[in-house]
Amino acid sequence: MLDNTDLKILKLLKSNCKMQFRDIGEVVHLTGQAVSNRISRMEHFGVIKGYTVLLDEKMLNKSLTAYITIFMKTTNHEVFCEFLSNNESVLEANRISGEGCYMLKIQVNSQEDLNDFLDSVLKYGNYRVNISIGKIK
Amino acid sequence: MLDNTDLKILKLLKSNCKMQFRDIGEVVHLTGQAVSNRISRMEHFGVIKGYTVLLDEKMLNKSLTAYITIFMKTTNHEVFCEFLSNNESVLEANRISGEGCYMLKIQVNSQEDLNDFLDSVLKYGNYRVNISIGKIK
DNA sequence: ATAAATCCTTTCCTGGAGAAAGCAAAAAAC
DNA sequence: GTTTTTTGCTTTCTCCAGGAAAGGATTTAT
Repeated sequence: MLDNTDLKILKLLKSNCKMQFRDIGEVVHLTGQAVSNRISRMEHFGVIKGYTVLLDEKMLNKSLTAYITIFMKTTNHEVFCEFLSNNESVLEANRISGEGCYMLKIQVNSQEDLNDFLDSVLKYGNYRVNISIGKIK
Repeated sequence: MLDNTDLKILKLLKSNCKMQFRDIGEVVHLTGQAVSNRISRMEHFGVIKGYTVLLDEKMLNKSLTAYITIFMKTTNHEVFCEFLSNNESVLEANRISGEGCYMLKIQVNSQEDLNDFLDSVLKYGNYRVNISIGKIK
């Protein structure tokens, strides 16, 4: 399904998806056309889900990153999942095994916004907060 | 520094950074040129850090996602941070307040790879593992 | 051995993006 | 209050990246 060349292409796209097909082709020893074909195929197949931009969140004042472990109080997971999906502060949300039910990654502007967020979480469950004090990666 | 139009543009780019400037312009009521200028400015300023691709990790057999909290045993954080930076399985790594010292997000192919990873972590510290059993977001 | 499918290259053409010039409005200087 | 400068937009023009189509090589099926 995906050969080594495809994986190389994906790696290049991950580092810069605006890279020109011809330049990608030079790396993987193909013409731009062949690269284009492979990429379309991967888009169509669903391996490539989309193209996005990496932002410096600090400059956007989204300075507060936190990981939040949720311990559900209610059994109404559907409503909670909907809440997560619709909430702009939630960057990631995974159901987890181990301690807790969900692990969230959120990003907000201020301590106050964090408080507000946690308040709104409270009706679904309890939480453990780990605030990021430095991004390594 | 960034006005409302810039933020709208960023939002559009986040949903699809290959969107054509003219189409973006239609949304924010500008010509493609003006949009292009604004984007160049934001790239130059550093708000836009890069362009990347969203992949379906499941199709790449990177099926196992986990959040790992690290409790350092040693005080040699530098070496550990270097380890994190160089390790391909580590998607995110943040120093945290609260319980633990670091929060990692990793992605591997198998339970075995997870074991290997945890083994290599052990020389730096102890860990708590939360394996993702479902991605909500 | 022939037919079909796959994946590549080559060629051609369209249209997006960048550069340059010109314009208008706001900000700064006097 | 008028002039000058700056800023950010539009318009115009040009070039090249990307998509489409056609043709060829290699592999798979019959």
